Amino acid sequence: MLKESRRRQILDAAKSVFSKRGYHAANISHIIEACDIARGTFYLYFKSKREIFETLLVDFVRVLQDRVRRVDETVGQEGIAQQLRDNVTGVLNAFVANPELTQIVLNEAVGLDKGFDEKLDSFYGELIDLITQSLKLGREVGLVRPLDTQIIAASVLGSIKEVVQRVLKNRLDLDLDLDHVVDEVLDYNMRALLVPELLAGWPSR
Amino acid sequence: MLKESRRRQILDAAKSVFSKRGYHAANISHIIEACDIARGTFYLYFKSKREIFETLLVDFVRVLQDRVRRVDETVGQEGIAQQLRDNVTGVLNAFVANPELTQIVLNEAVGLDKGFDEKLDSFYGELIDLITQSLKLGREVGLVRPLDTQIIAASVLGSIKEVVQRVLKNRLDLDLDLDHVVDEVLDYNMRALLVPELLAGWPSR
Amino acid sequence: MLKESRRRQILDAAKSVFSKRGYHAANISHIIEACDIARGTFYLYFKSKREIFETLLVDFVRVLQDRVRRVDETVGQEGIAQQLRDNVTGVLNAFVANPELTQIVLNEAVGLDKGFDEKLDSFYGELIDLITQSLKLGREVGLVRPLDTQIIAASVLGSIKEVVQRVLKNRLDLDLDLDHVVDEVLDYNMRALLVPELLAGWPSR
Amino acid sequence: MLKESRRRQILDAAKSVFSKRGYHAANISHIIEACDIARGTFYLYFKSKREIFETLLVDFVRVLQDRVRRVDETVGQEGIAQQLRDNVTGVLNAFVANPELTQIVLNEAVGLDKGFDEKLDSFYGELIDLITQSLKLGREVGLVRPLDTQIIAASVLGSIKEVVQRVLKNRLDLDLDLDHVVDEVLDYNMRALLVPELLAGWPSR
DNA sequence: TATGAATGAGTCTTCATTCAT
DNA sequence: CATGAATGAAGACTCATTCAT
Repeated sequence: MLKESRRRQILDAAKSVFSKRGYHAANISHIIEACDIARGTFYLYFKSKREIFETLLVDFVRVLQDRVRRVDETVGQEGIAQQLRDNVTGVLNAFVANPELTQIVLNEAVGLDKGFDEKLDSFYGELIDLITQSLKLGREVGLVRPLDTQIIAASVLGSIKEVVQRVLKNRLDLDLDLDHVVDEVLDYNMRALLVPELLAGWPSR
Repeated sequence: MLKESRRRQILDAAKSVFSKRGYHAANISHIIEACDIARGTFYLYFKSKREIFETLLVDFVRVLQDRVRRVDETVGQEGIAQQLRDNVTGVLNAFVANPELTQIVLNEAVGLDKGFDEKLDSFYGELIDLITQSLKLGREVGLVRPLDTQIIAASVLGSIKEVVQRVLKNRLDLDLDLDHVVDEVLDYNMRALLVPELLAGWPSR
Repeated sequence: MLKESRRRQILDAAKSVFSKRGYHAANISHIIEACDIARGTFYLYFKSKREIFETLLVDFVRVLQDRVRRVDETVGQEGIAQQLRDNVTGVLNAFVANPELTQIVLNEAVGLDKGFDEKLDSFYGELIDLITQSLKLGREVGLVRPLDTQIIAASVLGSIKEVVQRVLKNRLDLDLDLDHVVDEVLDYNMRALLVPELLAGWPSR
Repeated sequence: MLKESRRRQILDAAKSVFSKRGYHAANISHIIEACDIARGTFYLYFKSKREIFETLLVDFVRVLQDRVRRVDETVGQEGIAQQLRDNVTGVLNAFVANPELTQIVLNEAVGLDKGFDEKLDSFYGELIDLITQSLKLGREVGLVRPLDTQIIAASVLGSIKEVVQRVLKNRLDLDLDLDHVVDEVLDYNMRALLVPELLAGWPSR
């Protein structure tokens, strides 16, 4: 459908503008110039600057959530470890595949309407909850060492977010060898989380 | 000096306003109401909204940098471990001691002038460099296991930042038992970073 | 003719929309939604929002003017009285029969293009002239008491307009017993206008 | 106070602009040009276009209400007649003394927010109530003939409004001999309202 | 130094109208 | 004839900054 492709065109332009300039510094003017449409046309597809921003994020958050699966505890240690690994890899890949949106999600926080900030907040809240649950599960099946699951869930999330952010900012002198990054971050977290007995057999890198 | 105290008064008001509302939603009006001065008076002490914001951050960054000391490698393993520990503890304490500024530093990123964003960027860049150096040093003296110092430096920073952020947002169900938080995060990082031999004797928590 | 019926359809929708929301608050969108046609189709039949509004009013004004007949002075006092009566009744009935257009005609005045306001103005001007002429005639044949025909013509018109307006707004607690309303208003005006001798035999209500 | 006089200045300009062009056609630009101030200055004194319009009207309505006094029935027929007369004269004078605001009050009706229209509505509602009460009182003390007070109250109001409107529009060929106008309209209404016995002695004009 | 009234560039949003299909 | 996506001029409102007192 034509209307849908026009909508996409605007969304793409907006995505680029928002991540380049941030929500506040981004103007409708920037967006419509970026996709070469008239001012009115924009409002044919989105009813406000805020709405298109939210659309962008909600879509992205959905992508992220699809990448994170609740761990199935019935499949043995190896399986669980693999699932944890997959979750982290999944999120990281989604981030790297959407550098522009990631830029937005990771950076923006305060300043939009309260309602909006809360939305982002609750997204991260859910992410942390998921990690917390995974850690608890890991503990129960004897994979994860004793730790404060809530606090460490935040650490795990943060250790990934920050790396992603630096990769995207090209502040990391790596030729975007993503596998290497994933390996390093996973290794870092596995060592931090697993019980010593398991780590014994863990390959030193 | 009277002038200096007036300046402080404005800075304090601005600090509170900025962290409560974020840079963009904060108006000069909010600031001058908060410290009960006239509009014109504000511009007697700061030449723009941006300038006072920057002043605030530069000051805070200085505080943070004072808390992070380059590790002295000549003092033996124990000493080095303690220094790493002190560095992490120091940053974390500084964050928690300045919740308002931390809120700003951690949240805001894109959207101000390019120049400003770069300033924040370079602050974090330096922080990462410092951590990277510490890790390298740790490796040389046999404290730290083999790892990609650049990537892991980001992870270390992130694992701390995120926890701080959640503590400040009261999203963490702890009665602000800061020591516990510090212990957990340090433990997490020590296990992630140190060579296995050292970890052997590491007390399980 | 098909074209004509489509035109009517649009006019009807517009009439309803305009009277419900007033000229300014009414959008082309409202009108085309009301008659379920495409945007462009509207402009096939009317060249602007203003034009359709004017068409509506001109049509209505014609209806009103048809109800008001110049009084035939040759038919004796009784006949003349009856004609006056008929005129007033006629206008009032036309108003009540077209509540939507009446709402517009009575309420809107300033704000459209100058040209339009003048058109409405001149309509009322003609109405007043007609009443003025009727009053003069009434005076000549001894039916109407001495009075300033111009001023009183306005009063007569106003005394009717206001009642109509309140009837339409349902601000009048009558079950739309229109005959009663007509009687009251006519009685009011007859007493105000006729020579005392005639009023002597006028039935007290 | 300076601020107060600036406020007045803006109110005056707005009054003129609104009555010349109507609420919708009037722009903030028109108003600020009319009193030669900057755009922002306007918003220093009024928080929206609607607010200043409302201020204008509320003030005027207050003036009008001050001119209309509830009739004191204890003072005898002559006194009551005089009071009715005073009320009508009062309102009419207020109208003529404020031609610009009157233009607005009499013409505008539909199109602003619902809330606003209701405000105007209720003002006229109160006016009608007042007249209705006066008529009832007149009936009780034997001054006013039998009539439907609600309907006729509207007629009385309308007979005045319309005349005022035409006077203000200079559509009435009188050299603004206001006394004459008042006399005519009062005469018209007295004849329409009073009991025949009282009218007997009423001077023919 | 302090004041606060004034400024005006900048931004979002609406909607009557056009035109390619 | 009909469609409906596209247009862009216009208008309300904000807020950092200035400046006369």
